Amino acid sequence: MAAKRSGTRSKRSQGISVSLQSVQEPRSESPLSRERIVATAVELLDAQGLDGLTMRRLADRLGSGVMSLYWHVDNKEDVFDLALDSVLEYRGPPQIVASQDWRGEVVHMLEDWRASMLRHPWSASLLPRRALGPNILSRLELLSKTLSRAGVADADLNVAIWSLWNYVMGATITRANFDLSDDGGAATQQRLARLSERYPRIERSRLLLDNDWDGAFRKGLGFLLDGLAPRQ
Amino acid sequence: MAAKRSGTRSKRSQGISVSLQSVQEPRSESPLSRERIVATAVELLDAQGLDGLTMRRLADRLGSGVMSLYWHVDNKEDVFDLALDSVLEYRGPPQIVASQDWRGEVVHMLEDWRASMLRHPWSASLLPRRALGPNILSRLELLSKTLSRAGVADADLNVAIWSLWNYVMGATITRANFDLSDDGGAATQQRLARLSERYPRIERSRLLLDNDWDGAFRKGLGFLLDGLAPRQ
DNA sequence: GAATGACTCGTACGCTGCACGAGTCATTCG
DNA sequence: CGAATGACTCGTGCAGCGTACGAGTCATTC
Repeated sequence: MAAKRSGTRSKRSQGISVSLQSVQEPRSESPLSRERIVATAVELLDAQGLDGLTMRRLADRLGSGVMSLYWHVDNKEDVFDLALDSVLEYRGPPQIVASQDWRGEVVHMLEDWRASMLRHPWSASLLPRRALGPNILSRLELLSKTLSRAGVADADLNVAIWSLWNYVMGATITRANFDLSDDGGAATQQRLARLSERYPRIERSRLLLDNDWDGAFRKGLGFLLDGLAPRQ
Repeated sequence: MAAKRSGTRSKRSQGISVSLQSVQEPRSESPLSRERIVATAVELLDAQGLDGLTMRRLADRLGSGVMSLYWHVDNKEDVFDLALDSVLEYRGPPQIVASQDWRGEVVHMLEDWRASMLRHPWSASLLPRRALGPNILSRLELLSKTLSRAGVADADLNVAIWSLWNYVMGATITRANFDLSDDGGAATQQRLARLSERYPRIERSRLLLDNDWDGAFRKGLGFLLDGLAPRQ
């Protein structure tokens, strides 16, 4: 039988490709590439959600055959991983933030993180079940550095990072899914009305109706930071 | 054409069924019922995970035909909703906890919540994207009551509840998925080794290796509660 | 001019959720 | 008593999915 290429990683060469990219670029469309596939996957995910991404649709958008994708990519999971990572880059805090203001830096980074995920709501559901990509790890590294500078004890550092991770993930996943499952409000309102009898406090406090998500995120984050590094 | 039953809710009668359940119960097996379907779905989900639940497998386990399920249940989503809710019941704090100890009550309830979800790891991924069932709402209602009693200001109550929700959801989802994606450790170890150069602090603090999850959950929860209702 | 490697793609397989319509059987009604 | 009704079961069939496999194309290198 013919020699079959195999191996658990992608087949495409990772080495230096010095080919001078001959002139006829727009043959029918630009050629397939891992980058183009990932970018299109993100488009598709944004437009259609997690279930909306199928290899067939992806190939259609790229103007290629379905199986061509598998040259550049191991499998569908790989596409998810790459799309997720491509969306989580962090460019660092703005200059405006004073470098002594650790609290401002943490808040900025976590709000940016949350915002990135909400811009691509599928990413929030994806992150916990996929391996940690380089961009998330960079964020955690930075977080660790900043908290340490803020005076969090070494023994508490892991717990502090996990707590913030948990808070951000929970908040973002919840928010993203409220958006998704919102059918326009009519059915939701009706459901809530029936709740008021059984769950008076939830109803009274309008827990499920108050939708200042950004404010609540920031305020709750403030409470958590208070607990982690009490203001003296 | 024949009159076709329809409607967005399930077809099976919800009303009082006074039929005396004639004696021949063990015909071949017990008859199909919504309860039996849900219980078996939970079994299947526990054993095979989210992707492991298919209507065909479910029907097989129940000794029935696939389409018979659809008499009792609207569609597959419905099965997920019912299974999720059936798993999240809360029986209240033990008597041991003094009734003045609001902190103990909150911690108990949230730890129980997390434990329930970890006993059925698929539930954690499911909860944020499904509608809120009665059992979760009960928990929130109770939480609201307890926090209020603890002295959390009315204006902060919503934020407090959401913060705790976020923390629990994030912690549980993360934990559940670490379990799932753990391939035995070999590959993970290798991956981590390569990280130590690029992310020295993460490596040094053994952030990804320390696996005292329960302790970290409790300790981080303590920090958050400190922020929400400072001990005087 | 043959060989190689990068890349594309059509076909096919086994799996999925579920629409539809044809059944079975106990209970109720005229 | 016979017919009708409603509760329930189930087989067939369809469209869509991920992807294995093998056959192709084409530029570059020996």
